[in-house]
Amino acid sequence: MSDTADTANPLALEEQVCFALSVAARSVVAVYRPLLEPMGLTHPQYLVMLALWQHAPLSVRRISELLQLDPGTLSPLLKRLEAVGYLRRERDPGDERSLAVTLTPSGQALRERAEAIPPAVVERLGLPVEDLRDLHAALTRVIASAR
Amino acid sequence: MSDTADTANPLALEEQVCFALSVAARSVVAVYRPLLEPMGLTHPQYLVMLALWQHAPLSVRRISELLQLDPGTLSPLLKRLEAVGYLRRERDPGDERSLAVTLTPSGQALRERAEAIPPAVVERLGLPVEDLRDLHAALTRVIASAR
DNA sequence: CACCAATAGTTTGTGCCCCAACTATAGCCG
DNA sequence: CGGCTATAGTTGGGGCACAAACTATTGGTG
Repeated sequence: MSDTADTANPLALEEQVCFALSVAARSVVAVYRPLLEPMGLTHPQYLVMLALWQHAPLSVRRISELLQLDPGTLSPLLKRLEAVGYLRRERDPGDERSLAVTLTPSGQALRERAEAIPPAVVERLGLPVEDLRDLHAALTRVIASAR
Repeated sequence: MSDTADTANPLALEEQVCFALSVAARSVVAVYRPLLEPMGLTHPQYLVMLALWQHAPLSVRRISELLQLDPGTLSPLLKRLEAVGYLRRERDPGDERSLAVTLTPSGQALRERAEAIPPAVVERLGLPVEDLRDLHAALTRVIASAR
């Protein structure tokens, strides 16, 4: 069985958009990793913090919609963020089924340090900002098409 | 604490390329899921099979380079693919440290069914093929920049 | 009021992902 | 030859992702 690489091969690894998407996502998250690590955050946790800095208080349901993540994924993740003291999880008095996730002062304060992250990532990637904007628009179209 | 959404907010969720990248990757993998499930494959397993259909035999090291995945991730994944009978893992006689991963007849045969996958995904996404090609090119640039 | 369906979170199981520590083989070099 | 270092793969730990089963509250509707 010799190497069957072929420019017209529809199963060629190099041509798979989904492969490129997966690798790109993991690669870019890897760029964030050393920047987030000193703040004690993983990338998914950072996304939750972004959502909270923008919209707190939020229910698990609402975070799940904003980040398009399963509540079953968020539940333990939020507990870890509570354990390190960045947020609080309390039942909503108006609806005891729902959780009101709010920021602690410590979580609130973290926002200032986080402001250094996006420019550091852009700088580290070294890509023209307008390329990134185009990419963002293309990804948004893909996300809309995939649902 | 009111909603602080702001079009000039550099920490706004909507503006994060990395967020879009993560969501897009998960969304597109979700499109593959029902197509791969009847073949008994997850998306990462499918990528390994693509690599093997194209280049078998391969060492773990080589698969790791092709897919940009950690050997520690691949090791159990390959064992699962061996368990379902799609591949074999044997030590390379020429270098006993190395593993020669080869396809079984069953794994080889799976390729034909897999040929239906890419067109089905493209059809399901409903995006112009040239948009996908542009996206692929943009992602390739991002991957190169991130390393 | 009592039941019943819907909704919000949690838990469990399987698999992926990275990292760090470990084992084993290989290759080099005195 | 004997030991050193490099390389290939495995293992274990922490965390993410999704699906399915489960608990608890809520809001009808008879």
